[in-house]
Amino acid sequence: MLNATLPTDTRHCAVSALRCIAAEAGDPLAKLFENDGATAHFRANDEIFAEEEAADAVYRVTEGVARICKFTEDGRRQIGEFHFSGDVFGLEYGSHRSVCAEAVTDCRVSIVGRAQLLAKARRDGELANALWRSSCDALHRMHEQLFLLGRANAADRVLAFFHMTAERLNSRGVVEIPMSRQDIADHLGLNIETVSRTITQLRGEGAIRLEGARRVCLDTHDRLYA
Amino acid sequence: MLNATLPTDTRHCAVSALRCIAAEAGDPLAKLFENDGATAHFRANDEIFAEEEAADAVYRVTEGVARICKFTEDGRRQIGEFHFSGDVFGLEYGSHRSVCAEAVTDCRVSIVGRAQLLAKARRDGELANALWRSSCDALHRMHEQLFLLGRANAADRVLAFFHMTAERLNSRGVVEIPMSRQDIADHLGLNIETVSRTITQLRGEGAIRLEGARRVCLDTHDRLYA
DNA sequence: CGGTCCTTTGATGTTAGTCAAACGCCGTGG
DNA sequence: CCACGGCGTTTGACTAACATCAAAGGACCG
Repeated sequence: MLNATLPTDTRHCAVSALRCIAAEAGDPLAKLFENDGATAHFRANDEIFAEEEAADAVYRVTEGVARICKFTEDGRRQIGEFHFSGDVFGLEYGSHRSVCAEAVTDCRVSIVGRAQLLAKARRDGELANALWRSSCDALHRMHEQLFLLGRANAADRVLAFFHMTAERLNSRGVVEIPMSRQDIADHLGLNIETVSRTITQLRGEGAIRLEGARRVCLDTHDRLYA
Repeated sequence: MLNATLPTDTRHCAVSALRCIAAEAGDPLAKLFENDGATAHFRANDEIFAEEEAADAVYRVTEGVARICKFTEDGRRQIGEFHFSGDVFGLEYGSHRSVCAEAVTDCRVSIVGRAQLLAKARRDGELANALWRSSCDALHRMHEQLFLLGRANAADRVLAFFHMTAERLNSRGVVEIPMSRQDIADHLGLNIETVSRTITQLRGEGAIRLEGARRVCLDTHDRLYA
């Protein structure tokens, strides 16, 4: 669904709509992006920004999914996080990118200048607060992620990933997973074969059901996943 | 050294002194803690705050080292990050703690109320900015950490850990590691035996030298570690 | 000197990684 | 319509890395 060509009008999917309501209710970050942001489109797997390049812009996902990653010279990849509709990403304290960003699905993002954002934040306490909140949320998710990578086995990682994705997409029950097995593997610190095998195993245990490779039915309140 | 009983006067070690200079130069967070903060002491391994409890205070390490961790009910622990002199920690967006904090060494912390800090940040753009910077730094380190846990083998993790610790303690060359093997293991997603064995192996390869279990000499510019 | 705690080492087990190939879905073109 | 090729996913056989279980050093303190 998100992989399909984007609609040409400005309607949003259910999740985006929820975020927009929040924005109308006064989220200054959302407002800033909607008023001053330039819109850009990226096709699936396009690079949004690269590691080491100047970090002079900040992004907000309008539609689709983006990933933040780091590479080694031998091609290994770690996906630090995925960003969904309404998420702000690409704001760094340093002047150059320490990570790169890519489109997971076709997606649409809103872009504002970093200097502009920071200058506004310095004058506007509410905006700075929202900025800080966004980092805080990310930090919170990172702690969960660290826990997964450090202490959980493959089954727990995959199951937790499905549940977290369901939550972030506001779709409890049945989730349309927007990312490939390779993306999941690189996010969970596993390899693609292990992810696939683990999904098969979870299916055998009845923890999940599949409707095609990308559509997962979750057995809610099943087992701990954090 | 940091494990020894704390001096009773107000002198700081070299690292703290550097941080203090930064503070005098105008770090509003440091100033706030120095002016309005209440001082508290914790003995090594004391709990500073627990998971789930109300997150109504924010902390800044004055001396010593603290760790942020999460537990499973079966006792497994993941240390998300260590905090050194000058680091602010314990600021959460939600009202309750999603992690717990403990003292690694005997340490001294400065404490301010969360509500007070946030109220000030809302009025003071510079303070909000500093707050955001602190989260940003943490986020940056978390990305490195995620990469380590997801994609690096035991040797790379341990070596990277030593180098990062050296950097954060401002001691290139010889580092006094303040934490136990168990702490290192729980931070790197390894077990204690693997950490010990890996250190032995690195010593054999000449990547590090040991002067006692806690003092490590690093072969600077040796191998990639991030 | 004996105890405790932390660290190291050894032997063995388990999990996930690697290498290789087959499957399934889909779009293209004969 | 069906054969072909490409791509993402799954499965299989085997290997490597780390975990687990167990015990022996080694430093520190009473």
